[in-house]
Amino acid sequence: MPNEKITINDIARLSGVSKRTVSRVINQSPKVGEQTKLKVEKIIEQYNYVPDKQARGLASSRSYLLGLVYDNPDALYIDDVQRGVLSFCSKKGYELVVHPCRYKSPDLNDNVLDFIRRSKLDGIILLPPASEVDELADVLDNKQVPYVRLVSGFSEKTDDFVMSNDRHGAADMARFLVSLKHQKIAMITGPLHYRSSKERYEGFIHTMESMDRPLPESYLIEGTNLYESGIEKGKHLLTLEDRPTAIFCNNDEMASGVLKAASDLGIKVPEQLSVCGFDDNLLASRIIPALTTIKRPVRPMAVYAANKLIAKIEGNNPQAVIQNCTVHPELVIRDSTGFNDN
Amino acid sequence: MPNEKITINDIARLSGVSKRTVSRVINQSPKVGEQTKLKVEKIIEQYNYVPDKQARGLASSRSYLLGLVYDNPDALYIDDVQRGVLSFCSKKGYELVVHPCRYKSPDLNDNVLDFIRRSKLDGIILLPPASEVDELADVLDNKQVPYVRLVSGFSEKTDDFVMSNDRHGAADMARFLVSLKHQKIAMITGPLHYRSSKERYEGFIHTMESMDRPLPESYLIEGTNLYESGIEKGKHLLTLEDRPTAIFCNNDEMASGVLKAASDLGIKVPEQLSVCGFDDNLLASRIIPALTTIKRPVRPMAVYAANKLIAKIEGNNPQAVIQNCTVHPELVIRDSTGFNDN
DNA sequence: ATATATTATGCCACCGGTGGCAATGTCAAT
DNA sequence: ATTGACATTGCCACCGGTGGCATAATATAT
Repeated sequence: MPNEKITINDIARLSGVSKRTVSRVINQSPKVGEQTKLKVEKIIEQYNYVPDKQARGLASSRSYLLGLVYDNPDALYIDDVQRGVLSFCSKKGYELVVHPCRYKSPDLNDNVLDFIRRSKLDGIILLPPASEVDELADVLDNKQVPYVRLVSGFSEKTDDFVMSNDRHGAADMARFLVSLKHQKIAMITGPLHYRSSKERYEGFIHTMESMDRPLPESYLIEGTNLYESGIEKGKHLLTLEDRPTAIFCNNDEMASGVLKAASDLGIKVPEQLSVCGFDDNLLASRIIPALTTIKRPVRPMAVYAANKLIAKIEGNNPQAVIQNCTVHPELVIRDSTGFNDN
Repeated sequence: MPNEKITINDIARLSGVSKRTVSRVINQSPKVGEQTKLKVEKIIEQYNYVPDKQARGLASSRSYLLGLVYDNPDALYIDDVQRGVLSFCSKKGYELVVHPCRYKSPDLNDNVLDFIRRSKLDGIILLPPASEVDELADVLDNKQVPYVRLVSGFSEKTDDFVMSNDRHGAADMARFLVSLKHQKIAMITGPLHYRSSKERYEGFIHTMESMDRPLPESYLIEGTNLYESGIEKGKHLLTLEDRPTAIFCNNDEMASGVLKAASDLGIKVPEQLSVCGFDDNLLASRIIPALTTIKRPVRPMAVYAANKLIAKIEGNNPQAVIQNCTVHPELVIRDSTGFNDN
């Protein structure tokens, strides 16, 4: 299996055509005779030829590199994202370059632009919360950089987004807790300037309201999405005179914190308290009691994102770009929630 | 701040020298007059010029891309690795391309080689367990691909490895458990064909032996490193007639499983049973009771790896390459271990 | 048969750098 | 003044592809 440095020139010579024609075959240009095409493809196959990305990039100002921009408070899912994205894009001949960042940094925009410029990325995928920064998206639009944003909630501009309907998920959780006969239900939200937090919050309280169970103000607290915040806010809620029997947290991290707070206070879960989260990250299934939560289908979102981004980059197949990519989180019932028998 | 498509030609023209000289300045060639160098650097700075990676790569067969090859049963730490690697390599003008793989796959070697070839990577970083496959390393040697392996244990070939002295860590744990007066100590090892598992296993039992506390055979079990295995082996150990009062697990995943098993059996941790793990991944601090474990300094290892790899690639500064990169895991005491007062 | 599209292919410059070598300049030694 | 050694700099080909246009081959119309 010879594979040392075969170039387009070799293929051209071996198949008796010009390199330009080989180039056309590689790029699936329609203007190549069927015969020629087959002949060249055979030689390419036979010599296991792979066109040089750098040369291709230099000539066509494409790099065949995609960027993944993330600032993940929740490190648990980026592996999932990476695998999902790669499962699609490596088939298409793209590689994935990662770029952790600090989304709160004032020079986020420049930082990301510089990243793109340095490697001449063909496009990027933005993960939350960086994906929620509209200003960054504007800058990218302005520079004509193709991108896809993974976000919670809904947007009209469906061709820039892969969306997760967190509102539905939170609504499901509300109904579930009510079905368990809980009367005193609290929620610890995430920072409400995050889109995902807002969606979950609204989905939850609106559904509660629609069931005539509005949350009292004292049962509604804004947390930071971090474990420590879960402990703190959990402790607060659980030491109220009239403490809730169920607490819904904006994510699994905080739910773990609440579990910790309950444990410290000697409150038994799920007997005396139901706790639930959102995301279904690894933690949720490992912690004791295992968390009832809402599973965000990360892998499918990542695949969609890759699909969409490449479609945008390659500009053909407008159908693929337009299609609405929305995934639906679903309730996962484990051991941290139970029937309220007060 | 002009930044559109400035090329080496522009810089050459603007600074009144030939592009070859600019190229020399970029590459820090010593054969440039001090004056010229300063002049050119000033212009480069002023126009915010960044050389084109693809063109550079095409001409010099370098890509300025590093690969990260991993097959992570423990997804929790790859974010740490990525950040660590990038913190060093982006300063040096390299980007990081990720490549999850299945290390057990029969075509691992070809898969990785193909990855390298497709993107003309300058070098790769191998994470365990893929890093433990000597055959893969041989293939890479053979193809002259620079690489660095993150492994547990010690190797003479220090210039290919960044090492974690897991043996020491396990020994520390053995001493710690004995200091808590435990008499009946068990261990659930990882698959012993993994280097890391073997190191931890040996470090632990040798230390126990050296304290005249050899582990009875029934207290020594090989697990798979997975959560489920922790549950299964934990259940087994805890239902022995003479059950252990402390269980050391090869990793935090399995320790979580043991915690689960104990919980299911109504055994209180740490009152009736001490459980400890290895790694100190996110799980360890979140689970209740929080796990006593051995912290593997992932971030520093990743930085070392990037450092070493780039030194190898650039071939200069042989000092940097030779230096021995060994990190030392350390004991983190949390709530899952306690004094044995039988 | 001839003019006219239409399709298929080839030629050559060019993308933005680097390698090798020649050319130029400087300075000490003869 | 001449020569040689060494430090600087420039010239040009080349890396492996693609773009644009010219050309050749084939099909269609007149």
